[in-house]
Amino acid sequence: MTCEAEDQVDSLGERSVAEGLVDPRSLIHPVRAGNTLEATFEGLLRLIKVGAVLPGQRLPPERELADSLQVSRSTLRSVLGDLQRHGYLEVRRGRYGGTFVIDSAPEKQTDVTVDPRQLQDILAYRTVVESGAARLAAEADLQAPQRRGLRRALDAASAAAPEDYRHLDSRLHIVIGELTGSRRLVDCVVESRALVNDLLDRIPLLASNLEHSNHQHQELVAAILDGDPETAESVARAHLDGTETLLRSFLNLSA
Amino acid sequence: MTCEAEDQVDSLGERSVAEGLVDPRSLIHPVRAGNTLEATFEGLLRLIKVGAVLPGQRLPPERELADSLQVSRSTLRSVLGDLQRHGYLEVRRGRYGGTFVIDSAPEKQTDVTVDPRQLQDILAYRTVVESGAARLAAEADLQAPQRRGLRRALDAASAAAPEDYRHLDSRLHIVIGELTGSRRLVDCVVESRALVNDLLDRIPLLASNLEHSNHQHQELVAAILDGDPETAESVARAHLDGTETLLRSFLNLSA
DNA sequence: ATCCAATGGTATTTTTGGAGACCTTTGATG
DNA sequence: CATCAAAGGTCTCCAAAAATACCATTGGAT
Repeated sequence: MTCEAEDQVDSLGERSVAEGLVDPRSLIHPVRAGNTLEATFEGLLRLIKVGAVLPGQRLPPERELADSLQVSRSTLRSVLGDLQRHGYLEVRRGRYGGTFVIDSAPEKQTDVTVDPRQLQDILAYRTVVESGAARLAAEADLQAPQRRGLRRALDAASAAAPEDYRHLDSRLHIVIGELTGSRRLVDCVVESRALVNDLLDRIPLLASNLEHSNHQHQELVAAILDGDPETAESVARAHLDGTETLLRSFLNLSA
Repeated sequence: MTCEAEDQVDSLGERSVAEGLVDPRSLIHPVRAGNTLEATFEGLLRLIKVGAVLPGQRLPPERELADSLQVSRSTLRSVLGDLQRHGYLEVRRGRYGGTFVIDSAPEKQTDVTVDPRQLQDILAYRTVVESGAARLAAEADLQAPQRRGLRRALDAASAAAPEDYRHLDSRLHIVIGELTGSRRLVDCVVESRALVNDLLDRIPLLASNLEHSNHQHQELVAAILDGDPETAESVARAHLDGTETLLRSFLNLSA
């Protein structure tokens, strides 16, 4: 207990970059989240939560899905079983059978307790990812099919019944992400939406917010179609700030 | 071959959300990249490439590292062996031994061929993540230690010898990411830097760019310390555009 | 010179996951 | 009403990864 051994100077002795030398530990984190079973479960659940597969819709056949997820069919089946037991999926055998997403979401979390750090993590992530995506989408020069897709997603969200709103809202934002041409960014949007939807499930859905939200969607899509990045970004930011304030107030936390 | 079976109407028959029904296949992708060995290899290599562990610095002891990465020690050791064989690491036994990052980076890719879609993916991702992080960092109200850390990172990058530049540049941007308080965002910055550094390794390093880059860093950090999000974001964007143009011209691609 | 604690090295067992073959159910079609 | 193709269900075998215990090396401290 004599030697403190804190400042492990790089003992190779050569080209020493003396300052900084921050402990790398803070940047080291798990390469894989949980085991394959868990990761697959989360992955599929995320797709459902985000509306990538809507209630009533069928998932691809097991073999194909296993292949897409790069997971063995055994593993996938075990996960599908779990999701079924949790009430997310319904499975029907025979030709024209398959795995279907169930209509009613089984869960409504009522934990209004959220770790403030985690809340900050999620909200910061989302702001960056989604407002950035909106801007880039407006910078891209869009072809006719993309423009159509965007308009359709907007119309779907506008026309949505309250119980479908969250899914179709998420889909709209995912479509916007796709316009950037960055697969990575799309994944971020999906992840961000899944996280935020989880939080939103814990607070009431207000009709007035919904209306306001729809209005902002109109503006956002217009800015993207007009190729106006500045407006797109600022509208997106305003849109996100709305939810952020809402979440922070209901989950009673400050900055 | 009579039934086309394309529009798989949601056969549950209830609450049918008729329109959209986009095939979820485009959003389904592997839950895990490769096997554990590969993922661990990539993860550690990323930390090295990005300067999270600088040449000469020691990695945490195997047991601790395995624990942090959530990987068994056997797997980790196999990966460390590979990295050693590839010339990234040096291992010394005994007390005060450990695993050290080797001084000279072993590789310089000379493939100037990059898939344009991939280039677009990476650059879009990076622009969003890093300019967004810069903005949020400027919005945050920073405490003294954070301000000091930021200044130190800036000074380190400014003073860096050309061969250390890439690492210290990356570290600066990672520190900026950390100011946002979003772990997820930090991870994105790390990933983005690792990807871009790979690309930069394929093109020459110009002294004039380096100088210009340093000047932009000064402005960026000043904006963040001043709490000026707009400036921070636009300086960051300009900074990134510089590299983007450079990369596109050397890797001779449009879009 | 000896000790000893921190670190890497090795070997063994158990658990998890992947590959592939084969069985069962179902309903549209002829 | 028989057929058959497309889907889920089961089983078996093997490889990958995790867990655990124990061995070997090293250099500073006494």
